[in-house]
Amino acid sequence: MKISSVKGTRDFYPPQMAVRNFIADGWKAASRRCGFEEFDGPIFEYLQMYQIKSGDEIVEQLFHLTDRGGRDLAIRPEITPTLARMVNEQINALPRPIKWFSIPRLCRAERPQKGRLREFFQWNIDIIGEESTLADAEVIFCSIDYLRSTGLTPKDVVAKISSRKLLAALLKNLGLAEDKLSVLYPILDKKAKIPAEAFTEMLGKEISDSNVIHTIMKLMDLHNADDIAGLVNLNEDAKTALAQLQDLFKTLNAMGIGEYCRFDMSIVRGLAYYTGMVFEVHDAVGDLRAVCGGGRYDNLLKDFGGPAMTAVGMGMGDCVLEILLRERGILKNDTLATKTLDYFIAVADPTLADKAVELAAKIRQAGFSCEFPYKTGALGKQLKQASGYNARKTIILGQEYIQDRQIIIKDMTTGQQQVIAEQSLSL
RNA sequence: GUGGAAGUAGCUCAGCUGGUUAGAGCAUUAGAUUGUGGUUCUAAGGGUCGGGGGUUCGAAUCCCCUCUUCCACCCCA
Repeated sequence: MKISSVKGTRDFYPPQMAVRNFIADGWKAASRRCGFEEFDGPIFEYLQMYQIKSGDEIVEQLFHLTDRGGRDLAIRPEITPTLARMVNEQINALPRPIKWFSIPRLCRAERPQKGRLREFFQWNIDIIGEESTLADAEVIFCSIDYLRSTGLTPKDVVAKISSRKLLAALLKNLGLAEDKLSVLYPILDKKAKIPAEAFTEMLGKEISDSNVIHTIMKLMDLHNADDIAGLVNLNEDAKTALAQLQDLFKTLNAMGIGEYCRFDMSIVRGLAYYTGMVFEVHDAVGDLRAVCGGGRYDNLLKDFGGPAMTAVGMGMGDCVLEILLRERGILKNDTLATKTLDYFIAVADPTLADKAVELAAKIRQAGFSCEFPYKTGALGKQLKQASGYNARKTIILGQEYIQDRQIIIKDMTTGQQQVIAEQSLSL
């Protein structure tokens, strides 16, 4: 009986695995450049861990299971709770700030669609225990630093940055109650994602004063922080938040990524737990969903039974990123080698087949990659095989070896070849 | 969870309003090529036409169900 793959999952054949590695290697390199340490946790946790922070809705999208001891478990849909758990467990021993990254494999039982599957990889970076905006800047920088390293320019991607703290202060100044804010965030988050009428309608259900709605609409369109004062009076909280944002942009400019960054009040993030800076990186031309998103969250460790400690983090999934990299021509089909060799050994005389095996083993022992043909057919065919394997050099064993113990070394890029004594092969 | 479109060789697809043994290109393997690769030429293998049921003398083609994929919603940790 033939069994197919599960809905929303991917098989990574060597060419796809090469793409996945290309992405993950870039993530790791950027993380390390910016001083993050790698961590990982188990692929499943207690179901309860994911119920703490969120309601039943999220639990419905969990792959959950019961083990033989009757424990309710869930495959991780994100790694942040695991991070919080792990950090809490050793909070007193860990030097601060804690700068960790991870590339977890995650599962969510959602309806698969463009840029979203049921199993995927997500690069996470977090800085825990650092209050200054330098930490916010570092997280944004690292995200952009990666994207920039792939060849994406400010014309391709833009980091839209705002502040929950600023937004909260402004909304309160418009006369909205504190407990109304958490209802408004998910709605405001949709500003750019749904039609204008639908957005106004949703707002109208929560806010009766049409003047307030009008002001909020204008506010959400702001891309220049200086214009805020023209719309809403700035109270102390708003001034503080604004100053922090300006501080952040100053740092981002000093870091040389100012061109990638833009203030954008419409960035809210749907999640309740953000408390400060929020940002998303978007495809500048297309209409893909966000490439990555993140922000500052102050209460997460506490929610998981730890001390109150501020943190700032970012998550970037592999699906949307891959689509973007393909659209920009950075990733093309079959351009990534699935196999490369330092040496391939070709055998021009069948009696030397054993010698090829022996030599290959020696070359491998010296730390180089090497293969030999399992069937010693025509030399042309063996060279074809060497090409297919992306061998840098091919060693040809033939008459020269039988007569004088000499081998031919052919450079597969230039096609040039030289005859040398076997002993002088430098390994 | 809702709506729309599509599933034919490993991949991209053709196959007319139902009519012999379902095709092409690419890929794979073999040969041209028993001492020189990435090009070329020749040949071969590879299909229960996504699966199940129905209509019919006859179904890849028409109808129903189901699975999967893509797109738009919902949601987004």
